[in-house]
Amino acid sequence: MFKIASWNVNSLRVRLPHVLDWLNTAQPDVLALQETKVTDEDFPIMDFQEIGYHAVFSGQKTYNGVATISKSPSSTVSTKLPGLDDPQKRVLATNHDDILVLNLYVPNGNAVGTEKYEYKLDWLSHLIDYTRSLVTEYPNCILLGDFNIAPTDDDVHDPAEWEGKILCSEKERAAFNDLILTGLTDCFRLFSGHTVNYSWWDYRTAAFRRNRGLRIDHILATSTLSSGCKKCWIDIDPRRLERPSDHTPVVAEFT
DNA sequence: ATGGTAGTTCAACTA
Repeated sequence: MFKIASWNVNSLRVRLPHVLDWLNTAQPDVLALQETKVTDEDFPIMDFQEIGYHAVFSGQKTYNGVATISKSPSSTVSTKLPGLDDPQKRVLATNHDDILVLNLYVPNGNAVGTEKYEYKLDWLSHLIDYTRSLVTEYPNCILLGDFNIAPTDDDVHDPAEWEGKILCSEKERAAFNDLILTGLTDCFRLFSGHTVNYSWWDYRTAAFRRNRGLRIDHILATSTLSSGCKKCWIDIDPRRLERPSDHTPVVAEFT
């Protein structure tokens, strides 16, 4: 059994106690973190080592930053998208036995039509090209992270309110679909009857209390892996804690 | 149509 999870923690410094508690309880083999907002020299390696986990990371000050925590030591394959010269730390590819794990913090995009939106679409285009080569080289691939895209209206609390807006626009959804078409499966949608359907609730407007959420954090796997996916769910518990991240973990188990 | 909260950093940016 291989258990993997993704969690945008919105500052690892602030959320470290939540993350350590969650690791101790959930005991995943791999946890992909996004928005660590910590430089590599300041990364709290020891806190993870003390509870039996290794860590690799690609971080920066103030914004972005990704880290992949794992029970077995892993090696970094890449920290960038080929062909994209980008100072923003949003990508971390690592090897875990025979599985290539690509931890992603996709740009938010701010609003449709803005410069940040164009950056997001360009970033996604480079991700799709990179994924096409990865799935060729590695039969067992898992892409996971904060994709900042709700793939369909089923992933949105109020589709009418969000229609055409950032995280839900046609071009973002088309890019997500193109990514899937490289040979990936959205593991969450292998199963029906989920009790928790969203992975992110805006801090503003009391969105969590009213369950006004979106499913924008995903675990995507190549067919050799997804055919052995036994469970995939969103763990709402960390979102209920004091001073939570605005995201909560998405988890998958494979045979 | 605007602003609401949170994190980093200390005025303003990102989300």
